[in-house]
Amino acid sequence: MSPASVRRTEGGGGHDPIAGYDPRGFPPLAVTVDLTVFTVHAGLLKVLLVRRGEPPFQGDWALPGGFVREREGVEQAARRELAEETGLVDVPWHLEQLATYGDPGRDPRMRVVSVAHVALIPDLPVPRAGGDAAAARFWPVEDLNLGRRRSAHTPRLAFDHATIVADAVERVRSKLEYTTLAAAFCTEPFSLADLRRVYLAAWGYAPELANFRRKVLSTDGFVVPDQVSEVPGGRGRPPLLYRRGPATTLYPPILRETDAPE
Amino acid sequence: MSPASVRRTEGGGGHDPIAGYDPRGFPPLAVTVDLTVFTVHAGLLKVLLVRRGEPPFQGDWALPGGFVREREGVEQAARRELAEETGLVDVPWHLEQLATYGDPGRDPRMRVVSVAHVALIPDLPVPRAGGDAAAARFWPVEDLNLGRRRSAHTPRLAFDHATIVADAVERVRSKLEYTTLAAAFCTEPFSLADLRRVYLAAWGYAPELANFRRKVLSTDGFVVPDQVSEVPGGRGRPPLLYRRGPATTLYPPILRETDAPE
DNA sequence: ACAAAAGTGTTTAACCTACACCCATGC
DNA sequence: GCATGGGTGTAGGTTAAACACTTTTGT
Repeated sequence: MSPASVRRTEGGGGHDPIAGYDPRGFPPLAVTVDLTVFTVHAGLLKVLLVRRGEPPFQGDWALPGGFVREREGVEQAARRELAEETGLVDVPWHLEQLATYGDPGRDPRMRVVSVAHVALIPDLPVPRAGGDAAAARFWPVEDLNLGRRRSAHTPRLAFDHATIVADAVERVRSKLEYTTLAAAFCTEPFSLADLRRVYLAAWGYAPELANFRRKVLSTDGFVVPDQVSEVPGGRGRPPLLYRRGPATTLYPPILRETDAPE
Repeated sequence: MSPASVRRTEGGGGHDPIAGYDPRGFPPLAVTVDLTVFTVHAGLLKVLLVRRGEPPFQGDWALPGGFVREREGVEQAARRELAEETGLVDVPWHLEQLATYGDPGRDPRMRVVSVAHVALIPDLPVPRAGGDAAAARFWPVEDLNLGRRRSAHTPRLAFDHATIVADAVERVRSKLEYTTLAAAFCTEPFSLADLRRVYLAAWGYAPELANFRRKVLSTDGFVVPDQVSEVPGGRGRPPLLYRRGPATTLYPPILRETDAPE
């Protein structure tokens, strides 16, 4: 292909620094945000999926998401969708961009470029998930058989959402290694054992206990001690409680074992 | 705002799992790829910029990039643009997605969502940069005064490209820490001193020599020894030469000093 | 001989691993 | 008492940081 030729043709250009362009004549194209909302519940890492009511992929499970509106930024759209889908407002969730998926044909209806995000929320009672509780649920990641063959009870994922979820899961697992993001899964206040159980859920095994505590407590700003307004509920020794600290990175990281479990 | 309402209105939906949609009636919107092409030349980390010939931002410097075509994936578009802009074909460059920038108003002409990429190329004589050699050049990153106030001779960057370049520079600097990507900047074969000079250029200082060598040589697959077809050119001891190995990650990383220079 | 560039050795301190042990509570 | 869940101490091995030193070439 003749390089730099197409960009120079009339009607081309655009963001291109050389030519101007004509807003008409663009093929219909949509930009959406997709959300991979993770939580840890009952000892399992789970992701929010919505059951599709119409074709294509009717009956399959998909990531929540929606269009980026005309006068709205991409990040803004993701925050709005997250609030809409979970019903949670003013909740301390973590949100970050994952990657953009734009292969032609990923949506059979039209060209859709989707900016996928990762959100982490604590294990709260979610008031409403997607407006239609029956059609939305948190699926344990291990039940999705990502990367393995689908079996009888594995939900089918719409579009390229299996790829997106797989990328998102890997992002979450690796971010637990070198950031303090595990605390984003905990409802405050939390014990160090709670925090450690996040790693157990996400990785399939937990870091060695004594070393884990030392690591967390010696990392300035990972957690901060909470008032020990202790309700002695359990039947073991009552734990010390903490809240999320201002730190974000963790160095040296808490490394996973190389042969990643699950 | 009534949650989950807009997505359900007729004509809405789309990627939305609930409603179908009508391809007409989408506001004109373009998806582009922007490229931050880095190289190390004369001991400096440099990024490829193109001088704009027309408004908006006429005369300012911008990242090379262009439209994603109708039947083309985002990654594919980035590869095509990279080949077009640099004139390099079948060159072992590294290309990865950086992030997507989609704030409304980032391009005054229309809504443009841009998927930014980072490319790393060795210090090769670039046959043609953007087709118009006069309008394209590699700028030393330190001359862009990113994050600092512009001074007299600082080039002005178009659109939000200062943000994108800053993010890209940070990505490159941090990836040198925990990946073997430094080798992507070297022309093969290269010496360990060459490789170390990449760190010097990118970080403003170089890792301690002895530890650096041990690190690189003890990391399986970072570099592989090359035939010592040695042309004794220099005036010191001739170096052993290497080529890029198959490894991609580096653990433990070669950490930067926290008070990042420049 | 000397400078320049490349490459090596050695000591020290940090810190992660592993594993054994102690504390507080409910039954 | 004892089971259960929390929390602590300590010995040992690995390895990265720092710095001094040796080798090979050109002039």
